[in-house]
Formats: sequence, C-alpha cells, structure tokens
Amino acid sequence: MRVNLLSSNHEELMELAIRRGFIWPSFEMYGGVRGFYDFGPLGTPLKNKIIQKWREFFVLGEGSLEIDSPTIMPEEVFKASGHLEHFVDLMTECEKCGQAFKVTELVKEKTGMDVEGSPKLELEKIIRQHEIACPECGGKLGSVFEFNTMFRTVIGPGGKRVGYLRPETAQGIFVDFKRLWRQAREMLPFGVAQIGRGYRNEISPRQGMIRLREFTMAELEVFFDPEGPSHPRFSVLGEDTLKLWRAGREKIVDMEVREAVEKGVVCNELMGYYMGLTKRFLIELGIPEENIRFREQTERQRAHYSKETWDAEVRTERFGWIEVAGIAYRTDYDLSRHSKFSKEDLTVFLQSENRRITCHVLEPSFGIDRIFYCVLEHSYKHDGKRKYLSLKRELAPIDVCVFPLMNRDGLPEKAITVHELLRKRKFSVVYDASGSIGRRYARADEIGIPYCITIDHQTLEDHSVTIRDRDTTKQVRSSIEDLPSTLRSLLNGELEFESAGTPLTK
RNA sequence: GCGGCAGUAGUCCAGCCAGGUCUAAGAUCCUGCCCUGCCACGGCAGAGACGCGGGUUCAAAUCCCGCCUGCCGCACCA
Repeated sequence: MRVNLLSSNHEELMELAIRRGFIWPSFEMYGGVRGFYDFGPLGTPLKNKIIQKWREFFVLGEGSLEIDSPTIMPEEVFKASGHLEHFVDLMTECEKCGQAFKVTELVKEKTGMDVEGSPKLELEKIIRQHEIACPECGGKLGSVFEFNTMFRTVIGPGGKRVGYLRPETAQGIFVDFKRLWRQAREMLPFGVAQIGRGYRNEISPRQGMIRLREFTMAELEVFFDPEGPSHPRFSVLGEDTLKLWRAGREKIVDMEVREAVEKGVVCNELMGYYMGLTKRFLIELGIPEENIRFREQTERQRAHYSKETWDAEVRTERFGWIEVAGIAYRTDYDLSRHSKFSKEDLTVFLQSENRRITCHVLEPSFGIDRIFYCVLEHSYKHDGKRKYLSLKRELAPIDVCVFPLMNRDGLPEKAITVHELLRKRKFSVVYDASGSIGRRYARADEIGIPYCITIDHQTLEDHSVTIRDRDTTKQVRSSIEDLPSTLRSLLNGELEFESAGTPLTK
C-alpha cells in the first residue's frame, strides 16, 4: 500500500508523519485495514501530551473525577442506552430525497411482514416485489446497507452473552452513577471524566485519521440539577468570544459566551461554559483562534440522547471544517433509561433543597485523534527552505536534541555527557552526530524538537553550550550547569528564549 | 457499499502499452568512515523494492482474475 503524491501540504505532512514515526497505517505487513492507525514512537508522546492537556483542563482544572471502565460492555447496557436501537439496523435510503429508513420497520408498515433478521439481499427483493417506495416523497429506494456501527462480540464460552465494544466511553460512567454520586459526596454539580478507546465499525472510513474504527476519546459527563444549570467559575470565561453557527441559520456570528447564554442561543450556562473552555483548550494546543468555531447540530444530525449539541469545529486545509468535539445536553435521558432497564433507582435527593431529582447531564466529548491531526496540520510550517513542526513546546514529542559541532577533538565525548545529564534530569532527549550540523538541525526541526544543544570547542574551555530555537533558529549561549533549569523553564513557557543566555555572535 | 483510477526500496520515481536482455535503474533518505568552527556542503562504502493470492506462458514487475490498500465521485458518518 502507498500514501503518495506530494502535491499538497497535507500530503507532504502525512508523508512526514509516516516517515518520521508519528502515525502508521496499521497491519501494513498484511495489507492493512482501513480505519486503523498505529501511533509511532513520536506520535505516541504527542498524543499522550494532548491527553495530558485535556486532563489539565477538564479533570484537574474542573475538579472532576476520572474513571477507567471496560471497553467491552454487555448488551443490556446498549439496550438501555439506546445504542442498539439506533446503531444496529439494516437501512435503505431514498435515492431522490435522501431520507434513510429502517428496512424492517418499513416492510412491517407496508406489508405486515416481520422480516427481523433477514439478510440484505432478501430485503432488497421484498422491497422490489412489494414496490415499496419512499414514504416521504415516493422516490425509489436504494440498496439495503448495514447500519451496524457497533462491533459485536461474545463474552465467555458458549456465545450466550452478547457484548459490544463501546461506541462511547460515556456509558461506563452512567452505569457507575450510584457509586460516583457517593464519591462526589452527594453534591451537585459534579463531573466525571473518562479517557479511552471507542469503537465504531464505520461502513466506509476514509479521510485518514478523521474517521477511524478505533479511536481515543476524552469525555466529561457533568451531572447537574436541571433547575440550577450554572457553573461556579462561569465568570472566568464569560467574556470570551465564540464563533457560533446556529442550526438553520445562514450566518455565523461572533458572540460572547455570556450573551449566548442570556439570549438563549445556547441552552444554559454549563453549555456556554464548556464551549468557552473547549475553545481555550484548542488554543492551548496551538490551534489559531480564527480556525475554531461552534456549530449547532440540527435535529436530524443530533444523536438520539441529545436535546442540544454544539460541535466544536477546527478548520483544516485538507478537510475543511471538521468536528473535533461535541458538547451535548443529554438531559436525564441516560440515567432515566438505565434506571428503567436496570430497575435501579438512580434519582438523588438534594438535602439542601429537600427535593428528589434525576440528574441532567452535559457532555463535552472530544475526539483525540482528530485533534492530533489538527495539531499536526496547524503546526506544519513550510517556508521555502525550511520545513518544521512548530508544535507548542509542551507538546513536542522530544524536548531537546544534543550534538557535537564536529566529530573530533573530544566534542562527541563531551556531547554524550551533556546528553546523559539531560536524560537523567527527565528530559526527552536525543543525541545526533550524523551528517553535517545543518542536516542535524533540519532533522530536529522536521519533528518539532524545540531546542538543540550544540557542543563546540568553547564548551571544552568554559562549560558553555549553545541553545538553538527551532522557530527562529536563533542561538544563545548558556552554561551546562544551568542547562536543566533553563531548558525546563523554556519548555514550560516561563522563560523567553532571548533571556535564556547570552546571544551568540558569529 | 457502488463506480472510476492506481499500487515498484523509508520517500519520490524509471521500467509495464509491444512478457525474456530486470541479477529491477535514478534521486532522496538512512548507516558507517573521511571531511567539516553552526543551519539539508563534499567524497567513499553499505543497506533497502515489484501490495497479497491465484491463473496464462517455456518465461510475468509487465497479460488476466480475485482480494487488500490508497485516491476521486456517490452513499454513509447515529
């Protein structure tokens, strides 16, 4: 298999990402399988750092609880959640108006036949024989296709217990609700996060990392009293401006979060708050503000559990605006359903208000792989001679690269001691002595290493080294003794590069 | 899933139409040695490929079929 044609930035970037070990198509030696990607030695730390940022924003920053539940769940969970009903169906679509219908229901409605479990071809035959047309417009119905995006499996021997790979992490949180309520000390609102893999057996995944069959998602379920959907820190970002595209509207408007809440553009304060937080998070990852917008899903687009959903979209050169997060008002749908199906009482009693309620849920849900792609695309710089990943320093998979100016006069030996020093101080550091100095800088730039340390003859005299900045290629000279703390401050963003040492004069 | 096009070293490609001379060329990248006093310098050496499976044929990178993967369009993306 091949990923070829270097005719655009995107293709050039993907070539780089694969060649340098950010991502690889999975199972290449067996021909590959669509919709799966491996994260390579550079992609893995980058992804982990993105996840860590999310955790800082949505778990630590919000005081949320974080859990980790199984990716395989028994059928009952998805009966209750509505996913079985909405995910696993044979569908047909009107070729004229585009409406999609469940074949079994359509056939039952028109002929009274129960065709549950019939194969695709059989159903197509029935549609033809009975001349079943589109109930909406009378148009011709297309072929029958499977609409089963959950991976099915069996649990244990005998194949009696059916299970599914979870299509979202959220259900793991809802089924733990009673214990979580205790953990949160029975106070609202409280948030529970989960970061992990989700699975959707996409009919036809394309667009590289944008539509995967196995992906990493980061979700936060905020449980709240529907009569008090406010956020204690709302004022922190109430004045942030969001680009909003309301459902059914033509125009995208800039609006402050506070105004959007007050005017009812978004359903409540929690929705507004998490939209604002989402934008801040994306900016923190290096996505330029003008490339972030929020789009309200239309009723038809919305998931079965949602009353209002705003997608956070990021503009990419290759794919246009793509959804990277969805912030859904799930109401009490999930808790009510699980309560009904499990016969467990999932209502809570609010002591201070002397009321018993079913919590409502607001859910910010992030697709980490898509964000990973956006971060890469927005950091890829290509200006004539140089090409480099201008990754935020905190996200760079490798912190620093050390090399000797030349491979003689004891410089390599000295460089190795500096490399060891930094490694012991927990930096992600590599050593490179191959090729010319320029080639080594280029190699480091290409994978976004923020700083390069060069050992030269002066190092041997006064224990100073040069630090070179990736984005500007400027250099300063600093002592080896100060190097660990200087680098740490630079990587944290606490120190300006110009202040990291004395400017190098040639 | 349907239709069209495609798949040769890590990457970009030559060869395919007109089967043998392909023991598969070139560039780049990578590794080692030499050179090199700071931004992909140069020299030498080395490593590395016909997507998978079947068929036709004396002979297949080349022709045929199936699959996989990729790209484009349609559909799908709850």
